[in-house]
Amino acid sequence: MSYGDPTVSPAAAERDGAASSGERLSLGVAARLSRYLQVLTQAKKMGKETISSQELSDYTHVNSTQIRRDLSGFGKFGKRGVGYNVEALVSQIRKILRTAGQHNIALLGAGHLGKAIASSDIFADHGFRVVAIFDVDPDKVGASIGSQIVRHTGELRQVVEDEDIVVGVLAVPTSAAQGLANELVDAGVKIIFNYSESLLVVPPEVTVHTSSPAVDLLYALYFYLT
Amino acid sequence: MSYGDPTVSPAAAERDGAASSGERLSLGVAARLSRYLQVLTQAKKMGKETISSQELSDYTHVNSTQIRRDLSGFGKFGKRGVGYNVEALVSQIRKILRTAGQHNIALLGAGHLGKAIASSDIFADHGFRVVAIFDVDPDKVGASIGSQIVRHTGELRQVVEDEDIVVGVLAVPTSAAQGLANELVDAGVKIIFNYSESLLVVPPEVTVHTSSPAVDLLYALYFYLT
DNA sequence: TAGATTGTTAATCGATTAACAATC
DNA sequence: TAGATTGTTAATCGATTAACAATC
Repeated sequence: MSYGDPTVSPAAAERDGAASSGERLSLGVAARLSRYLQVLTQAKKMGKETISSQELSDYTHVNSTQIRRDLSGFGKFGKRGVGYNVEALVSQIRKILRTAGQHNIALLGAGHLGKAIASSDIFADHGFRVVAIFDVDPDKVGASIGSQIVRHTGELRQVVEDEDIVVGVLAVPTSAAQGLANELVDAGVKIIFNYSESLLVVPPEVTVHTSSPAVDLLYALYFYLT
Repeated sequence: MSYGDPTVSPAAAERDGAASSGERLSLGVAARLSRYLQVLTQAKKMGKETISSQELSDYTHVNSTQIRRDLSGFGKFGKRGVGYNVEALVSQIRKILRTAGQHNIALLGAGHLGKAIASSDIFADHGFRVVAIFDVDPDKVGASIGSQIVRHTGELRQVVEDEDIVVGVLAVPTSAAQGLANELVDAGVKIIFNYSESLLVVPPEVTVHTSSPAVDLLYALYFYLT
């Protein structure tokens, strides 16, 4: 890969720069761009109009040179002496990540965590919409959370198809997670977001992301203790 | 740093290997070890006695060679042809990360998310104990969540001192996050775990980790769409 | 023994950083 | 203009990987 390779020809560099319509981003670049986007989204909410690579660095803990480097690979988005226009940069990064559109999510589990997720706008801010909430507990089925009515997991397959759901979020007890993951896979969902502690086994074409606050905490603690 | 440097002398390699009692781990190694620990902890719960680097790789998405390399830097923990003993490896990694002990957490926010965190054992499994829950809402103060009584945030400073709290978890609305972060900092907390969307401003000696499920989702979606 | 899996080497690749001219 | 900040270079450093002998 020639991204960031100083020996690359200008023509090849331009090809790389146009990665938004061509080559796949490297894992690292995609991860960092996502983080910039989160900060920018929040900065925009707060009414900030421009932001410098140094400010982005303060919030993301990514080196400011690295940030300028990541962005300049796709175009000259900044103004020297001023910084980056927040709103313009948000749409540029969305374009690069091809996540400008809306994506539908199914939320599994209507307990405390499920309710917290459904009522938060942490997903909504990034174009993810919770379009269905499921639970197995008959006491919870039929209740309303926000604008949604909790459905029984038996309806999963049909709803995934009807609502064009691409992501399943597991906010269920560890013991129930694998079974529901299987149902999501059967229904054709390709991305599973796992908030349980279960080690999920899925086919290779399905991506599982397991949320691990305790892991992040261990990591932070190590650098605090040393 | 000589970690992984093939030109290093055997003596220096041994010094590195003993990093658990000497040098600081690199950011990457510490992050990966934390992830291995999470998987191992869960594998142990499921009664698994040994685990191979390949299995660890399947669950963590870290290359199996990388895993063997990370571990062999600290000792010969595995058995050729067999794998690693799960329980032994858990305690080795805990020793390396120096997180063998118990650490006390203050949880701020007794809403859905706060309740979900308090009743989960995702922190408890890694030696983190929620020893106090706070809220500003008078309707919530005095209620009990698990074995804890919700306290008013006015008591924060005193409780942090009395209970030797090192980590503060913010499970509050974005608008309240910065104010409570300030109070945590004033009380002497050095690690803040932020579940709100607020871009927190804190002194340099304080570490903020902002949870960002939507960012992770954007990232997963990019690789799904391309 | 035969099969499996570790520990380790050697080579490559990408990430990181300091520094600074360009320029808003 | 003066100050600030980008875009880019060049150098370094650490991460990643394939391959395989050692050995359980």
